[in-house]
Amino acid sequence: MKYWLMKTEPTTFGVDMLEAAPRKTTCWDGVRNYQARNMLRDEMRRGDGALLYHSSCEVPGVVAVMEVVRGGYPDASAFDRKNKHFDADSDPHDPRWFMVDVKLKRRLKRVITLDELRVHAAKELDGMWLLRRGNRLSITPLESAHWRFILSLE
DNA sequence: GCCAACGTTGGC
DNA sequence: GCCAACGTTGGC
Repeated sequence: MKYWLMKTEPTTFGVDMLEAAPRKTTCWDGVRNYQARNMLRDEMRRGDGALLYHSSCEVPGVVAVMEVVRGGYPDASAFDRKNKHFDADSDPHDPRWFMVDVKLKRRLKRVITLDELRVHAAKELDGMWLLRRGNRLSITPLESAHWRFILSLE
Protein backbone atom coordinates (compact mmCIF):
# COMPACT_ATOMS: atom_id res chain seq x y z
CA MET A 1 0.00 0.00 0.00
CA LYS A 2 1.24 3.42 -0.97
CA TYR A 3 0.51 6.98 0.03
CA TRP A 4 -0.11 10.01 -2.14
CA LEU A 5 -0.72 13.71 -2.02
CA MET A 6 -3.27 15.07 -4.48
CA LYS A 7 -3.55 18.76 -5.23
CA THR A 8 -6.66 20.57 -6.27
CA GLU A 9 -7.88 24.12 -6.48
CA PRO A 10 -10.87 24.32 -4.16
CA THR A 11 -12.67 26.72 -6.51
CA THR A 12 -12.55 23.99 -9.15
CA PHE A 13 -13.01 20.95 -6.96
CA GLY A 14 -12.47 20.98 -3.22
CA VAL A 15 -13.25 18.97 -0.14
CA ASP A 16 -16.73 20.47 0.08
CA MET A 17 -17.61 19.11 -3.33
CA LEU A 18 -16.06 15.75 -2.53
CA GLU A 19 -18.08 15.51 0.66
CA ALA A 20 -21.26 16.30 -1.25
CA ALA A 21 -20.57 13.73 -3.95
CA PRO A 22 -22.47 10.42 -3.95
CA ARG A 23 -20.74 8.02 -1.55
CA LYS A 24 -18.23 10.86 -1.05
CA THR A 25 -16.45 9.39 -4.03
CA THR A 26 -15.25 10.95 -7.26
CA CYS A 27 -13.15 10.09 -10.27
CA TRP A 28 -9.98 12.15 -10.32
CA ASP A 29 -10.02 13.12 -13.97
CA GLY A 30 -8.38 15.83 -16.02
CA VAL A 31 -4.75 15.17 -15.14
CA ARG A 32 -2.73 16.06 -18.24
CA ASN A 33 0.84 15.58 -17.17
CA TYR A 34 2.79 12.49 -18.16
CA GLN A 35 4.61 12.00 -14.90
CA ALA A 36 1.37 12.16 -12.96
CA ARG A 37 -0.30 10.00 -15.61
CA ASN A 38 2.27 7.29 -15.05
CA MET A 39 1.53 7.25 -11.34
CA LEU A 40 -2.21 7.13 -11.93
CA ARG A 41 -1.86 4.34 -14.45
CA ASP A 42 0.91 2.22 -13.00
CA GLU A 43 1.18 2.78 -9.30
CA MET A 44 -2.03 3.89 -7.65
CA ARG A 45 -4.03 0.97 -6.31
CA ARG A 46 -7.25 0.41 -4.46
CA GLY A 47 -6.58 0.81 -0.77
CA ASP A 48 -3.83 3.41 -1.09
CA GLY A 49 -4.07 6.47 1.15
CA ALA A 50 -4.13 10.01 -0.20
CA LEU A 51 -4.01 13.44 1.36
CA LEU A 52 -6.18 16.09 -0.24
CA TYR A 53 -4.32 19.38 -0.67
CA HIS A 54 -5.88 22.72 -1.55
CA SER A 55 -3.73 24.94 -3.77
CA SER A 56 -4.10 28.42 -5.24
CA CYS A 57 -6.32 29.57 -2.42
CA GLU A 58 -6.20 31.72 0.66
CA VAL A 59 -4.63 29.09 2.90
CA PRO A 60 -2.92 26.36 0.89
CA GLY A 61 -2.66 23.13 2.84
CA VAL A 62 -3.79 19.60 3.57
CA VAL A 63 -7.50 19.41 4.30
CA ALA A 64 -8.58 15.78 4.25
CA VAL A 65 -7.72 12.10 4.13
CA MET A 66 -8.91 10.07 1.17
CA GLU A 67 -8.67 6.49 0.03
CA VAL A 68 -8.08 5.27 -3.49
CA VAL A 69 -11.11 3.05 -4.17
CA ARG A 70 -10.31 2.25 -7.78
CA GLY A 71 -6.86 2.03 -9.37
CA GLY A 72 -5.87 3.57 -12.68
CA TYR A 73 -8.30 3.33 -15.58
CA PRO A 74 -8.76 5.40 -18.76
CA ASP A 75 -9.78 9.02 -18.24
CA ALA A 76 -13.09 9.37 -20.06
CA SER A 77 -12.93 13.17 -20.10
CA ALA A 78 -10.19 12.95 -22.74
CA PHE A 79 -12.74 11.52 -25.19
CA ASP A 80 -15.47 14.08 -24.57
CA ARG A 81 -15.33 16.92 -27.09
CA LYS A 82 -17.24 19.20 -24.78
CA ASN A 83 -14.94 18.60 -21.85
CA LYS A 84 -12.33 21.16 -20.94
CA HIS A 85 -9.74 18.39 -20.86
CA PHE A 86 -10.66 16.87 -24.20
CA ASP A 87 -7.63 15.53 -26.06
CA ALA A 88 -8.20 14.70 -29.73
CA ASP A 89 -4.97 12.70 -29.75
CA SER A 90 -6.07 10.28 -27.04
CA ASP A 91 -7.25 7.14 -28.82
CA PRO A 92 -10.01 5.26 -26.95
CA HIS A 93 -8.34 2.01 -27.98
CA ASP A 94 -5.00 3.19 -26.63
CA PRO A 95 -5.84 5.84 -24.02
CA ARG A 96 -3.27 8.46 -23.24
CA TRP A 97 -4.71 9.70 -19.95
CA PHE A 98 -5.74 7.86 -16.80
CA MET A 99 -7.62 8.52 -13.60
CA VAL A 100 -8.44 6.85 -10.30
CA ASP A 101 -11.45 7.00 -7.99
CA VAL A 102 -11.00 8.47 -4.54
CA LYS A 103 -13.29 8.48 -1.53
CA LEU A 104 -13.30 10.96 1.33
CA LYS A 105 -12.34 9.19 4.55
CA ARG A 106 -12.49 12.24 6.76
CA ARG A 107 -11.85 15.94 6.88
CA LEU A 108 -9.00 16.99 9.06
CA LYS A 109 -10.02 18.82 12.20
CA ARG A 110 -8.07 21.79 10.86
CA VAL A 111 -6.10 22.71 7.77
CA ILE A 112 -2.46 21.71 8.00
CA THR A 113 -1.00 24.62 6.11
CA LEU A 114 1.81 24.74 3.62
CA ASP A 115 3.59 27.16 5.94
CA GLU A 116 3.43 24.63 8.72
CA LEU A 117 4.71 21.83 6.52
CA ARG A 118 7.63 24.02 5.47
CA VAL A 119 8.72 24.40 9.06
CA HIS A 120 9.59 20.70 8.97
CA ALA A 121 10.97 20.65 5.43
CA ALA A 122 14.56 20.13 6.48
CA LYS A 123 13.83 17.47 9.05
CA GLU A 124 10.76 15.28 9.44
CA LEU A 125 9.50 16.10 5.95
CA ASP A 126 12.87 16.06 4.23
CA GLY A 127 12.44 15.11 0.58
CA MET A 128 8.71 15.66 0.44
CA TRP A 129 7.75 16.43 -3.15
CA LEU A 130 5.39 19.23 -2.32
CA LEU A 131 8.14 21.15 -0.57
CA ARG A 132 10.67 20.86 -3.35
CA ARG A 133 11.35 24.08 -5.15
CA GLY A 134 9.40 24.52 -8.33
CA ASN A 135 7.39 21.36 -7.89
CA ARG A 136 4.16 21.55 -9.81
CA LEU A 137 3.09 17.92 -10.02
CA SER A 138 -0.54 17.59 -9.02
CA ILE A 139 -0.07 14.05 -7.75
CA THR A 140 3.00 13.06 -5.79
CA PRO A 141 3.99 10.01 -3.79
CA LEU A 142 4.26 10.40 -0.03
CA GLU A 143 6.58 8.41 2.18
CA SER A 144 4.69 6.56 4.89
CA ALA A 145 6.76 8.35 7.53
CA HIS A 146 5.71 11.68 6.02
CA TRP A 147 2.08 10.57 5.94
CA ARG A 148 2.23 9.70 9.63
CA PHE A 149 4.07 12.86 10.56
CA ILE A 150 1.69 15.17 8.72
CA LEU A 151 -1.30 13.55 10.38
CA SER A 152 0.41 13.80 13.74
CA LEU A 153 0.38 17.58 13.33
CA GLU A 154 -3.38 17.59 13.30
C1' DG B 1 18.38 16.05 -30.63
C1' DC B 2 18.75 21.02 -29.50
C1' DC B 3 16.63 24.91 -27.75
C1' DA B 4 13.69 29.11 -27.99
C1' DA B 5 9.08 30.25 -27.42
C1' DC B 6 5.12 29.57 -25.21
C1' DG B 7 1.70 27.90 -21.75
C1' DT B 8 0.68 26.48 -17.04
C1' DT B 9 1.19 26.16 -12.12
C1' DG B 10 0.91 28.08 -7.80
C1' DG B 11 2.79 30.85 -3.98
C1' DC B 12 2.95 35.39 -2.80
C1' DG C 1 -1.32 40.47 -10.94
C1' DC C 2 3.56 39.11 -10.72
C1' DC C 3 6.92 35.94 -11.67
C1' DA C 4 9.90 31.73 -11.00
C1' DA C 5 9.91 27.19 -12.38
C1' DC C 6 8.84 23.76 -15.22
C1' DG C 7 6.59 21.03 -19.22
C1' DT C 8 5.46 20.96 -24.04
C1' DT C 9 5.84 22.24 -28.77
C1' DG C 10 7.88 22.80 -33.04
C1' DG C 11 11.42 24.66 -36.23
C1' DC C 12 15.83 23.52 -37.58
